[in-house]
Amino acid sequence: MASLRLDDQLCFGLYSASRAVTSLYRVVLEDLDLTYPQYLVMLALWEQDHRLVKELGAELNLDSGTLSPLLKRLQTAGLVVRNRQADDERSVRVSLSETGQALREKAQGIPDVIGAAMSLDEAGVARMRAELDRLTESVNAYREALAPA
Amino acid sequence: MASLRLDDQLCFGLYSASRAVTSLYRVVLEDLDLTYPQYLVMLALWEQDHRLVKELGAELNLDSGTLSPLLKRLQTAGLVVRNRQADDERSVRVSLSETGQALREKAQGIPDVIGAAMSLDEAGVARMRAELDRLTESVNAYREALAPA
DNA sequence: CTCAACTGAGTTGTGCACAACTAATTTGAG
DNA sequence: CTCAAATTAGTTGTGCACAACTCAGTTGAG
Repeated sequence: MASLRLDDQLCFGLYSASRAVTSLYRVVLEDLDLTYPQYLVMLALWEQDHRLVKELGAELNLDSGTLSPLLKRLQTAGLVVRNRQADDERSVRVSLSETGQALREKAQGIPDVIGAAMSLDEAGVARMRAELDRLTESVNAYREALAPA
Repeated sequence: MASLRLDDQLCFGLYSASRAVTSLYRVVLEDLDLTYPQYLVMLALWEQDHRLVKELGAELNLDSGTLSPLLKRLQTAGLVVRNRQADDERSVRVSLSETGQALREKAQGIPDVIGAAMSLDEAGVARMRAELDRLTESVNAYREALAPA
């Protein structure tokens, strides 16, 4: 029987670590005028441009309730444009503007800054990443079983 | 030079894992009518009752901007009461109501459910918790250096 | 003793995260 | 061919998380 002590709980460690990292990103991203979730969307688009909202949602595990207003803000900031698909009027394709593409240069150094802050070597990052991915999958499977979508 | 690829980044793994766990808590806490941050406050109070808002904030790393409305909701739900300190009128002490104390019984099983969902043994939990704590400390120290509070 | 600086809680405003919903469009079973 | 079901974005409402602020109360340098 696990205890109810805050210190014992992995979830609180996860919650704290996630907030700490986000708060570091806040400082680092100030220069680019991006929030962390906005940065994630830009990363996805820098990797592959011209994506459907649905595809971005699948990659980042975010629904339209989160993405729609976020993308609207990115468009207002002049970083992306949105176009309804001609062949399927339900879909919206998100593309980088020139400003959005150019911003990639300013972002080049960010991963190294974050890496340095974590003081983990490449192997440590890979191992932790693998453990977190396993954890995420396991927890999501359990939740699906408890409360089917 | 680290890449800008989303898949490579530990931070995204952390972000995903944290959201997965929170979403499991959402299901598990439905019964208690608590959100995850509210549950954290209740955990802190079950461990030690009659705490100042300032103390809760220090333990959970939350400021009054987050805690004040959260505590107001817990009070509205009848789980806690708030009293200005007589000896220092700036401070507010948060105490469990009888309902709030009783709720602890309903929460007893939660850590085991979460533990099961993570499919980690006790040693695995302890190790990961230690790594996350180290990561949090390292990242926070780095951020402090970049942007002094 | 005084008052400027500090402290603790609360408020306001912004942006996620997510549930629940709407609206428009597409698809496919019959 | 038709229309009910499914799909895709978007909207609305709630609750964090946090910056920036207010305000009352306390403290301590001079």
